[in-house]
Amino acid sequence: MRHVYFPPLSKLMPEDRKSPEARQQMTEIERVRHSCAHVLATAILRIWPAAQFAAGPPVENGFYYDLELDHHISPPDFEQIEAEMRKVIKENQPFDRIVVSRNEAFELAKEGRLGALGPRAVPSKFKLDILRGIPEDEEISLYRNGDFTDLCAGPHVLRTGNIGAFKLTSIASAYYKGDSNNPQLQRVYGTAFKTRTELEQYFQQREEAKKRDHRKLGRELELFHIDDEVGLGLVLWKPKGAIIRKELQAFISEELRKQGYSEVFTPHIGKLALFRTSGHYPYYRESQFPPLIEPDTLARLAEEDCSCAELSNRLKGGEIDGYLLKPMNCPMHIKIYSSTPHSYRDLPIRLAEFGTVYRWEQSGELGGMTRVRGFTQDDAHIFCTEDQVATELQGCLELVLKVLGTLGMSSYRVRIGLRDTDSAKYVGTSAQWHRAEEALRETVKSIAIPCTEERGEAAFYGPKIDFVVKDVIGREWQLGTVQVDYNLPERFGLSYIAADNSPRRPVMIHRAPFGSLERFCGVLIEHFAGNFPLWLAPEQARVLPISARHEEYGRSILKLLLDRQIRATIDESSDKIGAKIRLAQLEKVPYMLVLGAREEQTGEIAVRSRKNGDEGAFSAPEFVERIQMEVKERQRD
RNA sequence: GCCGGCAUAGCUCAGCUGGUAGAGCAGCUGAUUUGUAAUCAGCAGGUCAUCGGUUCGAACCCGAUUGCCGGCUCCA
Repeated sequence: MRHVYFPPLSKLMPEDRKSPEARQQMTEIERVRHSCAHVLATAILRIWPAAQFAAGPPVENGFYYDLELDHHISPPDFEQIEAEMRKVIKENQPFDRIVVSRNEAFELAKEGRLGALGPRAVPSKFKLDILRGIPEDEEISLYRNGDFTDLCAGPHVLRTGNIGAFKLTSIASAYYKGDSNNPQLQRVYGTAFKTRTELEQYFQQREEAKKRDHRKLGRELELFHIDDEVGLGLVLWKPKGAIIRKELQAFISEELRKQGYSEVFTPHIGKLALFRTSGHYPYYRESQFPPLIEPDTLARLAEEDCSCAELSNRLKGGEIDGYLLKPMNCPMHIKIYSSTPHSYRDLPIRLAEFGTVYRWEQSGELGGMTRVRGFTQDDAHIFCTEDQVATELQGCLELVLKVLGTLGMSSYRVRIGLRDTDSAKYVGTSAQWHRAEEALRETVKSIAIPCTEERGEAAFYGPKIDFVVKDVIGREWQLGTVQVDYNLPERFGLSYIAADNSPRRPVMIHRAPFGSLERFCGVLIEHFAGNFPLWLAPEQARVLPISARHEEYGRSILKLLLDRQIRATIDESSDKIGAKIRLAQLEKVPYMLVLGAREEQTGEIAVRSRKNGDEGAFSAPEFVERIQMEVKERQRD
């Protein structure tokens, strides 16, 4: 069963935003958490009366409250705050809803009484600002518990005593209203449940989740390494990780052949001019590695005493040229397309490449394999006629679904990323965007995938359909993506000859079922908790001789497996069998082959699986056939 | 990039209010030859992230830098 979850409210289209009526439908647990945020504010004000509060909503798994305060709240403060919160809960204060006029609300805010225990010398500045943003026709309500009054649409539980169990979890910073031009506030995170048992369960689950963090498993299972000296966000795939990556690539390549793609290879760098044409440079210059300048040009500039700012300007203005580490593969594929004339009979042309691209991501955002500066996309670009767009889009979506299905990844959501019409960072005309958006909507409708439309999530050249999954900490990552593009064909002047012998503009589709191999692999490690299905497992079987006397027989079995292309090793340490099994189990090897006197005599193999333990004796051919089948069908366990 | 926290052996962590480092696992050596999640013993391993400061004396206090973690912003 597919499990659909919902996107953050902030990204949804305006028509999906919660109306005051919809807010009343907040679930019980959300009310508990929202109420707990008010209790948090009450407690903080009792300790630091000057705190200025902004917003304090319930979120998935908990709640937070943003506040401004000279004192930097840190985890050691939690104990004191929690003790005060417990008092507020014990006081069992009723939550009273008070409807006020706009004027009354403004007066209270000016007296510093909103998000406060009483009048203060300083106005409640954030509340004042929030008030200004409330539509004229909307009712303004306050909620009061004890001395604490807050501007709040509600709803709440009846009394503070209804909050069963809570805990503050972390402190972070956040820009007011999520805008980096606004002041940074302190955000105190917490969680609350109806009962203590549920709270404890939640923390237990979180502990479990941490164990499958791909950064931890990646190190323990020796899959990848990120080295300071190599550079931030640059992944080194170790031998075992490389096997997984190669198997994934082989899987995709197989599907691509079935769907009529052609594989190509293109270089990692290209002239700046190419990316000027595509629009990547200079519009996305701040998210790319700086251009590489030819040695002669550099020498000349040095003689001229050219400053960095000047250099940047001249690069931008096109006065001097250079090379760019490619941030995307599309311009290269476009050049392959345009290198020969095309007839409508040739289309669609589907060019695929595992292309490595480089992007200058902000340092604070880098981490593990999910956010990196160099990554390999399972990229492809389809050049087709307007009439073929729908069919091609459908093929792309089917490919993504096939990939996710094979790996058993069922917990994802689908979003249509639209441009933010207020932003200037997109290329192309409104008409082009409109056509592309309609094409995507139609396709999604035709295969009946539930999805949400979100503003500001488009690529700069066109809207897209993204498959978004969550990692173990609950963060969302975009994996597979399918994008329609009327813009780049225009910018590069692409054409094909139509049936009536007139030149026509092809449409481009960009798509990547994995997104990037790095990110996908990171998510996959967590999805399987390191227990990769046989076809992906770096080590598929390990031969475990019971004693040195059986090593020779063990080696003969090992040779048999290796000859059959099964990734196997033998454990010839002097450990007892229990220890060898434990080690193999911890290293998550799918099959352990225990070989002793009995097996040597009968010529059999005692099979122990990672999942089910001892499975009894098999003949060697029987076992080989079984696991070859398991690999071939890409079975999951 | 911004805010906050953290940084001790390959890994997981001890190290009281300042007196210049310790364990388990992994590694190496030897003994052991073992029947489904840990055989025993010995050895080795650290400029306590880096640099600077305070101090008679710094893993511990202060500052800067780097990296990691959690958020925010950004994300073609």
